[in-house]
Amino acid sequence: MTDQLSLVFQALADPTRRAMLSRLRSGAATVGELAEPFAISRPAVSQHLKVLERAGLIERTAQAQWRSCTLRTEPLDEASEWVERHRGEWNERFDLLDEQLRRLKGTGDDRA
Amino acid sequence: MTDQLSLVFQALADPTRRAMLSRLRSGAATVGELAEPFAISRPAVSQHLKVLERAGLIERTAQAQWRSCTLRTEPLDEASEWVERHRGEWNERFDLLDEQLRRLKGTGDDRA
DNA sequence: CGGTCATGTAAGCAACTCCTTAATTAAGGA
DNA sequence: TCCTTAATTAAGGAGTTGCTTACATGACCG
Repeated sequence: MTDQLSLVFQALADPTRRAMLSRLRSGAATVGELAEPFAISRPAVSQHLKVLERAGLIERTAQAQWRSCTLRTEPLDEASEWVERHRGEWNERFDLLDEQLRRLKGTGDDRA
Repeated sequence: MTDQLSLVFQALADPTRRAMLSRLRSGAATVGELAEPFAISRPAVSQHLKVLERAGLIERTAQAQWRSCTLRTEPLDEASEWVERHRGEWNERFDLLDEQLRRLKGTGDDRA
């Protein structure tokens, strides 16, 4: 599970972490602010943040004794691409076109 | 981690399982067919399929001694919704509108 | 300097993941 | 009936996750 996409999906697989990301959509927050809604210890929060950071979904900047966390949405692009490519009729058609384009270009990439 | 969305993201967090779902896009397959590209034992494959089934991403139907697996994309809709809501400028604006609509309706749901 | 606030690290634990090999179930064919 | 094929269940092991409490670090403040 070293690839980035797996790290992102795994980070999203926990409701606490998803709630933290949702909170961060309304702006940067300190660890304490992120911890506040949850009945878990601070170290547990630190560990969740480590998972999010490893997935590239947050960035932490230290200022004095406060660590500010900000959302990074770029990793979600790859996740979105995967999900969209695998659902629904519309995307199947889109993907067939995509495959044909790739075949024209001669790349054998099958994008699992 | 009992909620459906977490089960889906967790199912997607493994490259082998994602590859299996990709394979299923081109039609139903037996367990043996799904196992073929991977250097893992059959029981390991069965266990991956159990995870996918628990997340609602595949359906298994027995015919004779062959179990046919088919893709179910519905669970990906919820996953897609979450990811899209959390990425990019476009979606932020869309979501602000969404929030205002909800506020008008008087529901307090914050959709973590 | 000493205290306190915000956070991180260390260590430990129960539960889960992902894999294995061995045994089991169940269908079909000689 | 016996053998093969397809798949699952059972049992176990190494590694990971998600939490805990206890301790450490590091900045500001009297």
